[in-house]
Amino acid sequence: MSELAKQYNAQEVEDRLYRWWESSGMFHATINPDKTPYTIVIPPPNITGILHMGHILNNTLQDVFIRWNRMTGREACWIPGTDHAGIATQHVVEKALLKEGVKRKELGREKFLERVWEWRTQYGGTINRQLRTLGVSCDWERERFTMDEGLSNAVKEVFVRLHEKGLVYRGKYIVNWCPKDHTALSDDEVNHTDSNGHLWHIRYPVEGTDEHIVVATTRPETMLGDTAVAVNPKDERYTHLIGKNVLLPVAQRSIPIIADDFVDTAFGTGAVKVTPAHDPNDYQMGIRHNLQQLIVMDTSARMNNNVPPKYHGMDRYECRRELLRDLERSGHLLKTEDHVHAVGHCYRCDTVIEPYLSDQWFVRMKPLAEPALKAVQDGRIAFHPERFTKIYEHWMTNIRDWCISRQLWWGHRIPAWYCVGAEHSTIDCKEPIVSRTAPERCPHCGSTELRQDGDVLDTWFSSWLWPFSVHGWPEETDDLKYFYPTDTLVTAPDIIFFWVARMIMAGLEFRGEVPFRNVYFTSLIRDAQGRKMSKSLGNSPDPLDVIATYGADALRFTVLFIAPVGQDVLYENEKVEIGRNFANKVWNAGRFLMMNRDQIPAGDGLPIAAAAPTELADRWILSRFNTTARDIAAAMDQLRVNDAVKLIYEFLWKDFCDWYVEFVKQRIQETSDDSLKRALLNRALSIYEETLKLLHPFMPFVTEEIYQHLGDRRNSESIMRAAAPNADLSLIDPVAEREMDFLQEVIAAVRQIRSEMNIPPSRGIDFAASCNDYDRLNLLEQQRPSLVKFLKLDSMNAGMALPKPGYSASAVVKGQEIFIPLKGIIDTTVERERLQKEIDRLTGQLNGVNAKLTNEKFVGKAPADVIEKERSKQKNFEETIAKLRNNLEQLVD
RNA sequence: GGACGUUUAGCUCAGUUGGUUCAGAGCGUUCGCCUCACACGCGAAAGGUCGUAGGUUCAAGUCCUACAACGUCCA
Repeated sequence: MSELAKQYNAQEVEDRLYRWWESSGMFHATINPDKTPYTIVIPPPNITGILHMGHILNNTLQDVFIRWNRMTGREACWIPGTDHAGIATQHVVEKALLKEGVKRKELGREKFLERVWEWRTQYGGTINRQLRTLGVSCDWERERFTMDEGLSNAVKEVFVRLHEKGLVYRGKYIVNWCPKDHTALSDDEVNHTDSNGHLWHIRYPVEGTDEHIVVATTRPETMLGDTAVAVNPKDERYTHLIGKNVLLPVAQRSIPIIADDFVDTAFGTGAVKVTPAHDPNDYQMGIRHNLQQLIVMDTSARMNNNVPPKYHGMDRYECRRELLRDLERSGHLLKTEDHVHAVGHCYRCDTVIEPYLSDQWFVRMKPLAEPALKAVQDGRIAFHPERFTKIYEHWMTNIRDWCISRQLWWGHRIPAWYCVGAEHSTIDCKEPIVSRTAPERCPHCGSTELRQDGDVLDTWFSSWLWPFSVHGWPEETDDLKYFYPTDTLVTAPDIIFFWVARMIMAGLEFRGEVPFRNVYFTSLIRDAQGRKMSKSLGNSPDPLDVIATYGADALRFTVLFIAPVGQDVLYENEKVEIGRNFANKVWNAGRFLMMNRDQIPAGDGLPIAAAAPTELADRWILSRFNTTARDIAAAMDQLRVNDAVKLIYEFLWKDFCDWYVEFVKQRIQETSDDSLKRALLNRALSIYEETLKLLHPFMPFVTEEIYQHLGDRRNSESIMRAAAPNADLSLIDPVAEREMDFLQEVIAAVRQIRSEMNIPPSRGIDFAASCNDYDRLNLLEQQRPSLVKFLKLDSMNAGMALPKPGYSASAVVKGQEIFIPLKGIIDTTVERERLQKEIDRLTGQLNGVNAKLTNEKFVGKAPADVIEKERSKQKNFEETIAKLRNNLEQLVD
């Protein structure tokens, strides 16, 4: 074994190990009928993305699940990939081209798409390269991209099938339109934020009368597209006006006053303007009353030719200002109120969304949602934390149709064609021709003049197929049969509707099976002040920097350690010290044990575990280890990763290092028998090695590095392919744990005395124990060498009912009195305070117990075992207090 | 406006089916230690009427109701 550094150096280790793992195929899964598969599909990051802290948490969790299941005997397959991210990618490439002075439209569709593909080849793998530094064990040989040929086929197939079932349709509807990106968005892609606006009251003169009707609006510019004014039929203020017309100011058009239940009499004036082409509610009203749909803006939200010439070409806000001025001048603007209202913004560019009437493709969601809702309600899919089930249910029961067409170039082209053969066209020729392959002629008129729909599909229309499209669906591939459905989906809760819900629908619709069994919703990472991380705030640390500073293991471990289930994480770089320090602790424990083992001259060692250990420390650590192994397995079973991490941390640091290694130290110093030493160290090392296996999914690098040093791994065995320890429940030993508890308490009591009496650690002390229990006495005698070492004792005297030595500090542990004679050192004031404090504490406890036991209702109603416990507590408290009092009284200055 | 979540030590959080010496951990703070694995360490200590007000119960951090503050989603 080569000399190990005093401090663990992640930088020196991580890249090297990752290259070894990847190049030796350690991440690759193969179809193995003897094993149960365990599959995760990665939430494919955007090709435009770079790694941020959210990815770190998300992918660490996935890697933990994958590594854990790989080590517990499953054929674990984690499929990585990327998402083509329609709008984002198109933007990025457009921007890059503009720097060269090239405009997208001038370049043309085909040339532009070539450039996007080039860009993708060059930059699209950034995140996946960065992810490797985190140590993720993705099966890179199975990497996919949502625009790959296979995945494109899946998209086409789905579109055609849904169209055949009548679930995909095309029509002119009001959609959310982004005037900057020039595309429609789905309802989920709109963020509503409250903003301070105004409510303008505008007077519309009623024709043929002297009356006016006043409407209130937050978007006055749309009045140029008004085709009615509506009031509630029950509203007596306006009944006499229903059926009359008003003269729309400025536009000078005559429009009717209609009655509709939808109008809220309490809002504004109780009369509303109706703009069917620019508002979703007005659109519905327009359908009910057969109103004209007058579009007054173009796709950039500039006013078009349907408005008076003065406003042609004006931006919507410029028009608003100008219009309000004109209305004011003409006396039609009655008043202006401050008004807070929710305004929709584009989720990509934050531009204010304009409701816009246009031809789009939609998916009818209700029939898909019903089985998907059921799958979660009946438990075939479990959400973690469970409360997301409610959010899901609410959305699924109020689901609306999904607008899937996007006016972009980059994406899956809609597989629909239109007949443009003018002379042959029939009525049916107006219907789009939906087809897996380009049709040669119009099925109605036979024309060969066909034009493909210019739009592409929403990126999520490919993402929702991801769990099976990655395996080559619609082909019935072997991978598909073996690895589908997947097991656990790890994702952020903000895409529960975008992605999770839709994947469930697609899985059930196209595979007849749920796409995954568990959904783990991750926490949101915030900064130390609880703010969201964002580029503009500059509070988003670069994970690559963090990894370079602290190591990937440290970051992984820390993020898991501080991420409670279902709650936000407050992150700051300094916290990564938790993980770094722990990695170093692990490293040094191994370093110490190996250094000692290697100092022993070679020889025939005793077999490590030839016989069941009889020493307390050994029985105890095996008990603790197997308890920990059991509890970690249970935690992982329930996806409670945070619990698992804390269990391993606690075991390794406290039980193993603080206590067990200290016992080992004492024991190897005690003996000069090399073979005994070797046996001791080998046992310690074998427990240590098993512990490394438990830790490996969380800290893959440091565990692998030590694992390689631990033994002769000449077959290039990796810890990541080792079997996770199976808890041996027969080694869980409550007697050993109770005995060790007692010893630890004795040691703690003496250490406390040392500390409070300011006795330097280097100074030896005497120790006396006056027992009232032979077992405890025997235990102390048995452990005499350990006590001497742990407490730096000059002498130790233990016996039944010993008299208290003079000038002693004292303590009572489990009824046994402990004395530390401190003639000339003892500060009786400090000791008095110490004893009094303990007496007060116990008296408080005793009072509580007494109150219970003298309460007839408690004694009458509580279960017998609870009462029995209280009685024995009472007895113990009383006895201990008596001893403490006695010691206090005997204390002489 | 509706739904959900959170509220426990200075900070960040555990605390499962009500009852174990139950009021805990990590960080921070204070004190003592460079003890022959680790100062990224070791030992010790201080610090909380468990958001507020009621209720159920022999017994409430834990269950119920109302309220408050903060947060998230939906409208």
